[in-house]
Amino acid sequence: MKQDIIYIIRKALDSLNTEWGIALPDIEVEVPRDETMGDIATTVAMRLTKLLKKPPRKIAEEIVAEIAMQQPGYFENIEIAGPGFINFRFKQEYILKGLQSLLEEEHSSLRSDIGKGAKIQVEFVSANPTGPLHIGHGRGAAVGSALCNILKAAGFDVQKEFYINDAGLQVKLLGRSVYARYQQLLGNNVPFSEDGYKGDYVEDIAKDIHEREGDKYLNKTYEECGELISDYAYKMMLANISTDLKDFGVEFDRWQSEKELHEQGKVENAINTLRSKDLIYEKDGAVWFSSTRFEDDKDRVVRKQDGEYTYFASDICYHKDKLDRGFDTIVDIWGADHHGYIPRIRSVLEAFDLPKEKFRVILIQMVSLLRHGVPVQMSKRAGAFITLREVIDEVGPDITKFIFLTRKADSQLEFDIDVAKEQSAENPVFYVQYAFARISSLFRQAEGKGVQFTPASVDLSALKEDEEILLIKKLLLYPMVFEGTALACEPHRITYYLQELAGVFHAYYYKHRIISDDNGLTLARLSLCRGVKIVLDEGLKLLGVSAPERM
RNA sequence: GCGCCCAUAGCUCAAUUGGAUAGAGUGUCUGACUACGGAUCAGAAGGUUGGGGGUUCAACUCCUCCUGGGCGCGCCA
Repeated sequence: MKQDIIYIIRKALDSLNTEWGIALPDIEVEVPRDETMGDIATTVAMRLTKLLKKPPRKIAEEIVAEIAMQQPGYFENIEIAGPGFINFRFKQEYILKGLQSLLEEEHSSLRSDIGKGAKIQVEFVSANPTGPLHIGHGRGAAVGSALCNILKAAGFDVQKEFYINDAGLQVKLLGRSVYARYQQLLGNNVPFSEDGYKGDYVEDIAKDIHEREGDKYLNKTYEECGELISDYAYKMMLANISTDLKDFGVEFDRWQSEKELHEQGKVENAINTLRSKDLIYEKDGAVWFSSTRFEDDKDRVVRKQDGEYTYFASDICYHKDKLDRGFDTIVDIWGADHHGYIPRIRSVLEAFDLPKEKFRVILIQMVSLLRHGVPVQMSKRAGAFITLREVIDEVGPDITKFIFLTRKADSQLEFDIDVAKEQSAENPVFYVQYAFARISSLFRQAEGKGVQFTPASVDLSALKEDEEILLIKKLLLYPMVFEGTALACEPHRITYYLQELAGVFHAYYYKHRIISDDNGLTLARLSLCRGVKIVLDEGLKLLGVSAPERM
């Protein structure tokens, strides 16, 4: 639909431009806010005012006259409105043709090839393996996973990756905490460090170790067995994280260990590469990266006085590694509290010659959790937090994901567990799923009555009601919404669209009877329902939410 | 102190990346099938988009200042 319009306008402009002789701007089309204005509109006349030094309405007139001359035959009418909008209204045949091709090509007509097979890597969640995932990670997982589905459907070659921070102090701290609990378990009162992890899960790990290995570490100091315990503990946490994600419906293509990067000498290697570009220097006994040569406000230490690499050094290496693996676009999804980190990573990627626009950070804002309308205080260290696991078990993955995806990633979100749990109209998920289930039920009903339905061969011209035309137009809008979603990396747009589509469908269903004695009409209406079902299915799949035949 | 993000209907959030009369859900009020799933539908009320100034054909959107909130600012990760 969009392509047709742009093509027609382009043709008209090209023809007019033999007279104008200017550099034509991009043609932008949009759906008017108010349905009575038309089906699709362009603002191109207004964009030309400056270049042509003519009033926009006058330019619009010229364009419309030119289009009329070319007689594309798609339009019921074309109008100039407001300051210079050109509004197009489609003929019914054109709209029915759109529905027809949706029914014939089904899901493939809803995908796109704007990605052209470009290799894109999306890194998300990447939680420290020092504790279970909390609800904030869940939001990142939902957004990241949906985004990847969307990018795939848009023709990108996508890889989903989880980066494991298994090299640093935090893992040691986890080990120390588990060690202390293990000793306490066996009656040996080892003091628990102030900054240790205090959650119950730490005790669980200690118990688990005791079950498997017995009293083996009882008389050992932390120095003697700390590494073994740390190792065991974080691996257990990692398995736990992986299971939680799987049960949430999120899977990764690849898990990258930070420790491994060190062991393979890649960290040192990456720093050396920077050094060869003259971006590394020594000062005060430490080694620095000149990130201020790019857009950072201070240079950053990559190797400390004590000779250890910093976390940032691993991250330099990790991002270089991504590039070495041949990705031409890199998307990092981080918690919003890491936003201060953007300039330095941007600097790193620029240092490795990645063009600015090929690196993208999506920040996931905080989730404030409510129970009975009261905020729940979260603190990972203190062990007081609601885990993703609890939410999955209590609320369910579909609802949780959908709620996470009804907000822009970058804005804070309130998540009330009790409201989410209610299987009521409060829950927009059900509204969409219900539309799907309702249509499924219609087909069961029709089958029961012996209706023979083969979607591709139905005469659609019986679809004449206002609600029917409106519904088809909504369906045909999907590709535009989808493309915008992929380009902006904003999954929530799909969520909104699905709610609107479900709304238009429910209204239609309520007003008109689908299955009747008129066989031709029944078939046409079932075809329309089939179209709605396909689009709902596609959209829900992208979000990672199930589309149930019955509820 | 410096930097980044947010402020939209009573509440939770959108607004096609600068477009037309700022929209949904929820809550409040009023209504709707002896038919295909009432987890539904129709309608009403609800706004100086935190405030001032600026940029232009056009500003919720961009610039600037102010107010109020969140988060960063380590040779931690």
